[in-house]
Amino acid sequence: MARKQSAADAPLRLDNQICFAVYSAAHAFNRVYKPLLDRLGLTYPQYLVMLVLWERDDVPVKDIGERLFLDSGTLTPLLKRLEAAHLVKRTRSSDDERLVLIALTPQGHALKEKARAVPQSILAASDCSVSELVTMKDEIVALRDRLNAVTGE
Amino acid sequence: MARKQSAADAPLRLDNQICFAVYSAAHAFNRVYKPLLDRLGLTYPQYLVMLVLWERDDVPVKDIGERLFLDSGTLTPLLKRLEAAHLVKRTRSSDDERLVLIALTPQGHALKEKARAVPQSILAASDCSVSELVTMKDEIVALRDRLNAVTGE
DNA sequence: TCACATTTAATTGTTCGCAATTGAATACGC
DNA sequence: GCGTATTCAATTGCGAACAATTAAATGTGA
Repeated sequence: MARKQSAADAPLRLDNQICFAVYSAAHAFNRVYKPLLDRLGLTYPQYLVMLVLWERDDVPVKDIGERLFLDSGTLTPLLKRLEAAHLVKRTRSSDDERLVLIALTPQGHALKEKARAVPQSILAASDCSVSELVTMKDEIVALRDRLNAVTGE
Repeated sequence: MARKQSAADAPLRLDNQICFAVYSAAHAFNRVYKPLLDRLGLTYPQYLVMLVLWERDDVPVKDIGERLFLDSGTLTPLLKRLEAAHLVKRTRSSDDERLVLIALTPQGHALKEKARAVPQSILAASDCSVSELVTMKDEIVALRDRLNAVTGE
């Protein structure tokens, strides 16, 4: 019984787990982003929120949450920190008082220009062609969506 | 100038970011794992630590950290919780008193049998062939390692 | 040998991430 | 129109994740 590791254990080996690959890759990205985002005064999740708002602002918290798969327990304090940093303004909708609309401040809009340098630095760190990255991204998104389908979106 | 979105903004669009694909996939995995791991009384990072220990225990905290890319700030409290759950024992090495060796308790060893059901449930949720998953995993690991090389391992 | 650097865990403080609950506003069903 | 259900954000509590610091043990060089 040659046991490089018992064959029955293969499914439990760390190096065979795609989830660990994804989990550790996410952390690796975070570490690359950290120094770049420090210059913008943002954390990575805050950067994601800003990406959403740079596409379209004056949107309810819920919309941001659906886009990023985050809930109000995460977003409420994060958005308060962005407000404290004068990057966004939070106002109750007059149409529907349940909604809190998130709008960019002038500083929030302006930060977009400084942020343009970030994606190219990440691309360089990836040490990979754009087309390869696009292919991988699409595969990962497809996997993510299949996983989300199981847990009920 | 048809602007589906200004072309200059493409690098900043959320849907073009591979890092967000990875980030959101990691969360999606977490949500699938949650109910499975609840039955084992583990969180996902705790499960990763147990995977490492099921391969080989009686190892220092540092070894676990290198395997999972986590530091003592994360692992120390996590391991204390595993100890409180009677799954591991933490003892100072007599050879080198700086080291804290992590060993499985009998309950910790026994939990491995209950854990064998987990990977197949994940595979089912992935709705994907094993070979496709292996290919994706290898690509993601390669990307992760290139990113880690940039930040100095 | 003895000063000094390195290694290792632990600690502290800040920020996510999420489950569960709360409370207010709105929608709906009859 | 009125009671009930639903929607939405905020809150609370717990467990990561990591930077920065601390403290103890070990290794190294002169």
